[in-house]
Amino acid sequence: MVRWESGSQGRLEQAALALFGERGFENTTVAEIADRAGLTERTFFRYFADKREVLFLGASGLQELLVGAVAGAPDSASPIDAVAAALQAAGAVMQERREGAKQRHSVIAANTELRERELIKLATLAAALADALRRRGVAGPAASLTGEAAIAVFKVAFERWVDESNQRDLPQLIRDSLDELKAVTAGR
Amino acid sequence: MVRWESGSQGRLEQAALALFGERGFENTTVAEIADRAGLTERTFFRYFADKREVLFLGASGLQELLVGAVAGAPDSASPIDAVAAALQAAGAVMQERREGAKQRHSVIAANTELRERELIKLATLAAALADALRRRGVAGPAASLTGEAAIAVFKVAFERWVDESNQRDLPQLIRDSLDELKAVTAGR
DNA sequence: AGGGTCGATGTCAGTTGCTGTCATCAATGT
DNA sequence: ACATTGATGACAGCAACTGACATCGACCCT
Repeated sequence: MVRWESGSQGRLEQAALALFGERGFENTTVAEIADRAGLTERTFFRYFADKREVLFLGASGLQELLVGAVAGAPDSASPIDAVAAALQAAGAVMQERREGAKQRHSVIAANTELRERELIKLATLAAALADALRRRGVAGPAASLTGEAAIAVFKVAFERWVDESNQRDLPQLIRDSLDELKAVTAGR
Repeated sequence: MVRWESGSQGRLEQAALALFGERGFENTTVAEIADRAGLTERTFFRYFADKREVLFLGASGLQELLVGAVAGAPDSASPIDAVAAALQAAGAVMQERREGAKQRHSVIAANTELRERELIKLATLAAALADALRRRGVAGPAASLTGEAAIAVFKVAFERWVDESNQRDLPQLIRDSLDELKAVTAGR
């Protein structure tokens, strides 16, 4: 018999998600989250740097997926095609965890602090994409702009995905949004 | 004779900027800021919603400038041209307050919490630009993407402006960055 | 088997950001 | 003079977060 149940981090994540959904982020105390997980407030902060971070456990995995897809794109692919392929891969993954993604997004959308945290995660993704492009020989500014453009496309597509009672799936919405960005920057 | 010196908000802003520059954001206490301004911690929070907000006093003015420029662009201008004109106007203003802008940026760049706050301000700007475009009859998704693209261009140009010991001024860098975005999205 | 080390957790005290509430006091109007 | 108002001070309190140290089961070594 073990002294502690295993999977403390996962239990904290589940408890937080449930409580945030019930009472909202601001009306939930870290001590309450820890209680529901059978742990202590102090232990929560050993797993998560702060109260918000508990909602972003999957962020690093998503980043690796995107960066890997850019690195793995054929040498002949243009920068925009390489990130487009990466977005497709990420979109397909999220299309699976559909319910979880929407629940998480509704919690985040309801609170400004959480939106801040999401934005810096996305900015970090943009920087990681730009780095991956530079490793493919893309010049600095072009790499940065392509990374930012990719995140912009993803944001808009994701928003449409959760808003519209969707006929289209996320990868399709990503393709459509990228096409719109191309049209718009072309001056149409 | 007055009981209180006037301009409390401005004095708090100056005190905060100075202290953040000396010891950094995290090593500065709100009570210390208030002390230097000859006020109380409680009064600080009457002027600013939180400790970070003191660095973003000018944000609303910038937003009005951008939105006004989009609204004032000729009817014949395409969405991308309208936001390009707005960015030019904003860039010209910042080119004036050059020293202050760089000092402020170096404080923000040194701290993650402050970068979060900056990102949400920029996201709000993007949304405001998108709204202004919709008022010009631009379709929803195209408006959102144009707003996001504009902010991406501004971010990249601004970063170059503060990094490079600049031969080019900010409006020029904005033009260059926009051109690069157009090239990149065109698949080059 | 017994003892020692290690890693995850608990306990506790303290700092700081932030808020609610009420008191104070100068300026202003009547 | 007197009431009103608006900016500020004073104070108490909560919750997020941190540092330091204690605890205890699991595992290893002999």
